[in-house]
Amino acid sequence: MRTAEAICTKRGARLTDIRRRVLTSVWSSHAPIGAYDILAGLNADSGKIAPMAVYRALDFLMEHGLVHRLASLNAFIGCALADERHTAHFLICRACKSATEMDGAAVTRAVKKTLTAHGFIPEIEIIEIQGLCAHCSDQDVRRP
Amino acid sequence: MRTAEAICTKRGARLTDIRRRVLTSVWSSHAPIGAYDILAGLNADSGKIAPMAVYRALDFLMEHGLVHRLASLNAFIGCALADERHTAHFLICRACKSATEMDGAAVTRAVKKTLTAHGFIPEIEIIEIQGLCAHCSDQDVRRP
DNA sequence: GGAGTTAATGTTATAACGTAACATACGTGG
DNA sequence: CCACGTATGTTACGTTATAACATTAACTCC
Ligand SMILES: [Zn+2]
Ligand SMILES: [Zn+2]
Ligand SMILES: [Zn+2]
Ligand SMILES: [Zn+2]
Repeated sequence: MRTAEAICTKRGARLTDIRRRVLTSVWSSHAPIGAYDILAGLNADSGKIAPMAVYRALDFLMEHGLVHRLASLNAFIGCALADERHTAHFLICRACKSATEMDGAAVTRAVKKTLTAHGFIPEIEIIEIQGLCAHCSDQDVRRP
Repeated sequence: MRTAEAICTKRGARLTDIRRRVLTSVWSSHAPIGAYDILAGLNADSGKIAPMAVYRALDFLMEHGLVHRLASLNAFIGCALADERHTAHFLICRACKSATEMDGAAVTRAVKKTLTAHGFIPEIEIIEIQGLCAHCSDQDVRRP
């Protein structure tokens, strides 16, 4: 959170009230959280924020790498490595709903290699592996 | 298309009329196509098919590997390698909207390696690389 | 400080994507 | 024919996301 402020001031970006509240909401959820759940959280206390406001805040936060979007879940999650430029790769546990950002260097290298074979110029890498995390696979968790 | 029939009969699955029409619709689009666009296509000629019918057909086709879903686009695309068991990795061009299924063996290997470090048991791999295809990157296509 | 400018938010409405629940039809084998 | 499992029809709703335009807040330059 302090990190977020630091990043924003460093870049001359404004971490306004609503953006801060959305970011807090994202971090306060242990699992990835949907935009409308964020919205509900914000409106629980006070008033009547519209979906647009949340989506705009999320766009801002994503631009600055403070939040990632999980395409396969339509959900958002905070990024702990926000000041480094990096592509996010996620391990998503279907049992405990956790989403862990993994070190994607090796994978990115493999992807790059395959891409050059195709002459493809990458801009956005969406890599989301769903399965069972180490903790849950020790439990009695069967396939759905 | 003949392949699809072959696969289905081999497995005792019924490639019914609506499923066949959805599959045809998917293949007749050069780019990934949304469920509601499929629906519109089907209803253009004749009648009044409901969204449910399309989604059910798509579920069937995905179960049998005839179609893949692109999570980042909320869209569907036909699979040319339907009878082999494989995880699909896609290269999605933002200019021409093409989505090419790439050989994911090397990438899968890299992913597996990283996963074991985390003790994570994978079940579904979603890998979608967005960027510019070889053809479009030769053109005058700038960043959006 | 006030006019001009840009950035951010408010507001309303609607588009786009997806599913629950229950009724009906259809095929297949006894 | 009849019972069973599978597929489809139908209605209604839930969820996710954006368009378009009005308003307010901040910043800048003189
Ligand atoms: Zn990150
Ligand atoms: Zn878990
Ligand atoms: Zn495929
Ligand atoms: Zn292209």
